Amino acid sequence: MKISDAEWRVMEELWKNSPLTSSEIIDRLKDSSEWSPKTIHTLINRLVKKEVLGVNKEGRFKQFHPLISADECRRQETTSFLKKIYDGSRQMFLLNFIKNEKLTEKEIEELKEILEQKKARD
Amino acid sequence: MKISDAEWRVMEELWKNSPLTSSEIIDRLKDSSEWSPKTIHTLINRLVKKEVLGVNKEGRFKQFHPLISADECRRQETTSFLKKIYDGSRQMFLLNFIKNEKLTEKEIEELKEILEQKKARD
DNA sequence: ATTTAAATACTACAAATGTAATATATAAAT
DNA sequence: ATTTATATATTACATTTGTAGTATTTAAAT
Repeated sequence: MKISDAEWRVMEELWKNSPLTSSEIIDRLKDSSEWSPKTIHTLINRLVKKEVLGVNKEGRFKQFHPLISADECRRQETTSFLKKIYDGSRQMFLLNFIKNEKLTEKEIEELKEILEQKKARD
Repeated sequence: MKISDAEWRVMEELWKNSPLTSSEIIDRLKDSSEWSPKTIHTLINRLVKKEVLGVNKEGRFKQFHPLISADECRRQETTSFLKKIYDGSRQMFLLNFIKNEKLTEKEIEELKEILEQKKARD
């Protein structure tokens, strides 16, 4: 199920820290967003309907928690992004990405290091 | 301006080959899509309205051509993707991506090569 | 017990998107 | 010149998304 841009912001708070009540979520989004609490409620409800958030009635309050891990979601988004933009070609994407990115020497070394490890492992 | 998923498919044909008339576009999308010609017309018109496609009346037919390069669009999409999914962190994204992708030894070597060149150049 | 404040539920509405149908203009064929 | 086929224009309609408002329930305070 697709998570919209606005909904993603809500998920991020819950991936950072969960479970949370709606008030807590609203609180954490106060600085980084301009949304009215009502808007955030709507987003939360949609996420519940989409079954990416679970609910627990803890006392009189509802608490929400992710039903999908951030990693899993990122993987899915990355896949559909690649399919749309690079026709699924990871290779082409990587070439383009790296070509366009400004990377420091240190970052480059780190990446090479990771690639090395990867080669060793698989 | 945002290019939707469906619209992107149309753009791809025109990036591959342009200018094209609507019939030509429809033709090229016949195999890879289930869209009615009407649907494709709608997409083309929306892209013109969004000013990412230009029109030329060549005789009695309209011909369409991209007003933005594929590269430029990919860059923009990549940026907003990264902002949404990885909070704009290219580094985090690359690490994750490389970790998750299955890469052949050859691909790994190629990537290292590219990183090398990059280091040399900048 | 009543008021009040917060939580939850329900409803709203415009823009974007996916997916087309209908109507009109115009060129090609007869 | 009239018919026909194709191109173009206009309109349609459900779903998703962004962005809330209103109504109701319920717990806390008095």
